[in-house]
Amino acid sequence: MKPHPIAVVPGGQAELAVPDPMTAQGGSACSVCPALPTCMAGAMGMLGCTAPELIIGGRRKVGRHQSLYRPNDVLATLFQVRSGQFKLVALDLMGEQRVIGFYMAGDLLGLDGLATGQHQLRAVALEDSEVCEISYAGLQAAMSASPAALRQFIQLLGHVSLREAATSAFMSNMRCEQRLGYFLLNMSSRHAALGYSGTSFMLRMSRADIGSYVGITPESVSRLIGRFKHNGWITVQRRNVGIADREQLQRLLSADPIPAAHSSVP
Amino acid sequence: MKPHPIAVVPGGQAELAVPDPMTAQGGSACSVCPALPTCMAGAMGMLGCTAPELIIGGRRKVGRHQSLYRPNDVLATLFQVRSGQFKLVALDLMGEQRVIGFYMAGDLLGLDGLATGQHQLRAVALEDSEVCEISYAGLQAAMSASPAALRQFIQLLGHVSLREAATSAFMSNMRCEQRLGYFLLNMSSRHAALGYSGTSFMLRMSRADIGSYVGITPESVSRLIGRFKHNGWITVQRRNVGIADREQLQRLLSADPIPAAHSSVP
DNA sequence: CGCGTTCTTGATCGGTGTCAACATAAGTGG
DNA sequence: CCACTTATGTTGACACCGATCAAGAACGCG
Repeated sequence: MKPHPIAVVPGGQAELAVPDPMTAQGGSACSVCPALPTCMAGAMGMLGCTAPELIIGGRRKVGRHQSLYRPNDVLATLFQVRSGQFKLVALDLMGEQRVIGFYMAGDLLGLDGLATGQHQLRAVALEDSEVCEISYAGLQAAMSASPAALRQFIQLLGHVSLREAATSAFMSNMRCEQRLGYFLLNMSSRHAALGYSGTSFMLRMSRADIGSYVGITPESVSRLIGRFKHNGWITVQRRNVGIADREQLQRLLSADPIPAAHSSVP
Repeated sequence: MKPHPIAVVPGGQAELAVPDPMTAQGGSACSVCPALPTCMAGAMGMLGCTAPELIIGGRRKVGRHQSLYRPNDVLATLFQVRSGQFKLVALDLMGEQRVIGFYMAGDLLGLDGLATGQHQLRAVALEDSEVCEISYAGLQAAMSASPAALRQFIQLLGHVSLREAATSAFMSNMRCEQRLGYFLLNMSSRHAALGYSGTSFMLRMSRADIGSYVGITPESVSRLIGRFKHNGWITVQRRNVGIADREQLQRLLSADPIPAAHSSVP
């Protein structure tokens, strides 16, 4: 996926070793967490929170197809994905379920509860997964105590907002081929960012979920995947995908879609 | 527009009288500001900021087609629209300009700078407009000093994020007819929320801007508007729109579009 | 092994983008 | 104030993408 001016990833950039509040609780240490490079809690702890154990709570396992949280659940903790994958589902105007995002290791979940203190969306595990709980009360305390922590979290929210705006603009204006290509490249780069292979990975979600996310029917997803495969751009076997010609996929995104807005640039 | 579980409006709900930091500066008082009911700065001031004048800065006039801020501008202040209207424009993957939102009196602008401290988008005035400047440094100080102010702002960001997610999901999955209907009803209710007529108002943006926003061509916008008019749902003369049959427009949004995601609800 | 779920593939049709021409308004300069 | 130019909006003809309905295939799970 080529660099995008407003496409960004959530989470901090803590690359250093972090204090390890989990070792005392019997769980495996944070230092071996695969999500460490993007762990917000770790970054927050480094930034002056005097009691990181107040922020980083326990772990929670979520089985496949189970909900991590549901609409109207009170927001007590945010969640950082430790392993596995989730989809975020919203009820649209007609009460239909629509997938609005996929989350993997290191991604932060639960921000939809910030507005009212109750979650507005549903987070569903696509496979057996595990999350770290981040006490929201503790986070608020940390933000009150440390301006650096406050800034860090505000910046994180800003990044999330920008990313949503970018995907929104993209999905509204691109044609199906481009949306699916964007999705595949996005999944690829996120896998790569976690240290896994960016050229060969497994899609944990169904074709229907993909279709709901990019705004097309499952049949079209299937057909487009078939076309990509036929063009030699990817290899596919069920949910296993291999990126065979990333350049062509990226070129696909650059084709002109719906005419852009008129530019008045004073 | 029928109530939406995750469609919300940004801004606080301060309905009470607010201290008036502007009177000392020669500008007209906040108490007569048409945007008062949704003024975040006022609400923040009420919530324990000891020095609201640190937050609420001066005013700024922006002429039609002029930019309030541009990408890479440093974020020094947020802006609350006092009069007039703005569009928010992003550069998408191909460097094309895409309209991602419209903002009118009471709406908050500049949040796209939170992520990096520099604005990522461009805010362009659709007509001669005026904004209130809200010092970001002052806002940060207020949040550090007052947990209530912190919570208020976090909630605001949460609301903005949810609204973006809602419109994103809607725009990706609905057909053109429904998107334009959504847009018109949205404009109508926002005008009404400001005390203006919700059944007769003027669109300040071009057809091209509308099309860019909802993801269709200007020709289709024109055609769809013509169809709505022919159906007796609206009256149109150039940019003047009247909502003639709101019920039919709302019904339009309830028609089933792209199939929803499969519901597994444990 | 049998059955439901998920995925693929095909035929058909409506919705929208595209290109073109034209109409009208807005802005500009004499 | 008018004539000119440009931006903006409307309308039409046509092609193509993608939804729809239907049937069949492949896998997962009991």
